[in-house]
Amino acid sequence: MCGVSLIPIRPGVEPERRDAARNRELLLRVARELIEECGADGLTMGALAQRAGVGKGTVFRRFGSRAGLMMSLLSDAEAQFQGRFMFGPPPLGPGAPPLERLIAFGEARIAWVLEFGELARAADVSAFNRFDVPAAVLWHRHLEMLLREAGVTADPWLMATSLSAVLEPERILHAVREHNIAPERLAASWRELVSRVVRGA
Amino acid sequence: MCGVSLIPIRPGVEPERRDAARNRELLLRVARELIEECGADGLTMGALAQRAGVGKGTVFRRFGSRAGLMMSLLSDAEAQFQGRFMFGPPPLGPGAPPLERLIAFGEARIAWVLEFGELARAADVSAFNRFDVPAAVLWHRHLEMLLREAGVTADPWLMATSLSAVLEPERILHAVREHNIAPERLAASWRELVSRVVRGA
DNA sequence: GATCGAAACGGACTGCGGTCCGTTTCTATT
DNA sequence: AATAGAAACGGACCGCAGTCCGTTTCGATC
Repeated sequence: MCGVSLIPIRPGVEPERRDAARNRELLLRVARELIEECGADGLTMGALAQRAGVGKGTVFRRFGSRAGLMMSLLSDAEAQFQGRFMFGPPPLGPGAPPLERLIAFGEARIAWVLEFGELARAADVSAFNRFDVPAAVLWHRHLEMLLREAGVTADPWLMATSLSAVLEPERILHAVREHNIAPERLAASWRELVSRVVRGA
Repeated sequence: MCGVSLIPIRPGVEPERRDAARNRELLLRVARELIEECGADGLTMGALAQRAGVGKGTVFRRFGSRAGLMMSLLSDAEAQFQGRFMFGPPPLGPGAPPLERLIAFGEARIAWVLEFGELARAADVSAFNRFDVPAAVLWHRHLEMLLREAGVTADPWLMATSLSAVLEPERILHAVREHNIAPERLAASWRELVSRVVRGA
């Protein structure tokens, strides 16, 4: 009567019809299978729909686009990464000096890209707004905050943008795969870079 | 008889049949018109073929792909830019101290992106090998050389990679268009960044 | 359990980049 | 001028991402 549901709904979480929820799980499961078999680049939305036994429209209604599907597949890995640098143990998490946290962030991100980068690339493709997805905004803010804490006063926002650019999956994967750059070498270069940026402050 | 042509052919320049050359010019002209009208993103290969009165196959044989077409359209602007930083007057060209040349390079590139960036983005899209196109390789080498000259001994190759990442059209355009960052602010941040990288050496 | 509006469904359809291959056009040679 | 073979041509064709809309399913209400 008063219009308040007995079961409180968490704000921002729209209830999903049961069949919709079932299909979401099904599609994510099948998508993972398909990627296992053909790689992220080999996954097509049509094949996913067919293999899952649903229509293509269903796939697109759930995830909006191919990139959206890839993001959904990544969300676990992403949430975990976010948890580590926001709440985890130092030096990645809070508690260590900012320069050390910056270094740890880059190192962790490089390792993350090597593990999930193919998916991340597939999620990025195109999209002029790929820098405005929540995860990217979060990393950017994190870097900006650390730079400020480290005493970098010269436009920390843009400096964080530049550092983000350095950690893009596309470039990292290219360096590793096409130029045989060892991950440790990437990490060393990142350490060098942020050290100089911060020390110059 | 001896198999040597009377008219010497410059090495690396394959002779092009007259009709092919005519079509190349025609297509480039029509492509520029179309971009004028619809923007680079609005240009489709089919529309280009139709408007030029040739088959789609012809367009693709000439340019290989949409990205290839965009690169051809850019080649003038690119060649001019290359000429400036390789042979032009200092501080962009040779003759100035390396740090000043690095700064000038970034500033010039930012200005270039603001002018030709939309085209450059269209030429970049997709392509895992976009970092290996001749122009990108050249910029990378140039940056690496300047870093070495400036006394940066810590992995100049990767450092040049990082600096290249900072100057990518996609990010620069995004900052300017979506976040209203003034070009001078971008330039100032670049100056700050390379100064710190070099001074830390 | 019957009803009804909202939401999800499915798959034909569109538009695009890119390929293929039979046909036409060029040019070097005689 | 005739010829031959190489190169360019054209447009039907393919696979894919993404859309549209008539049909089906869900679940809240009575």
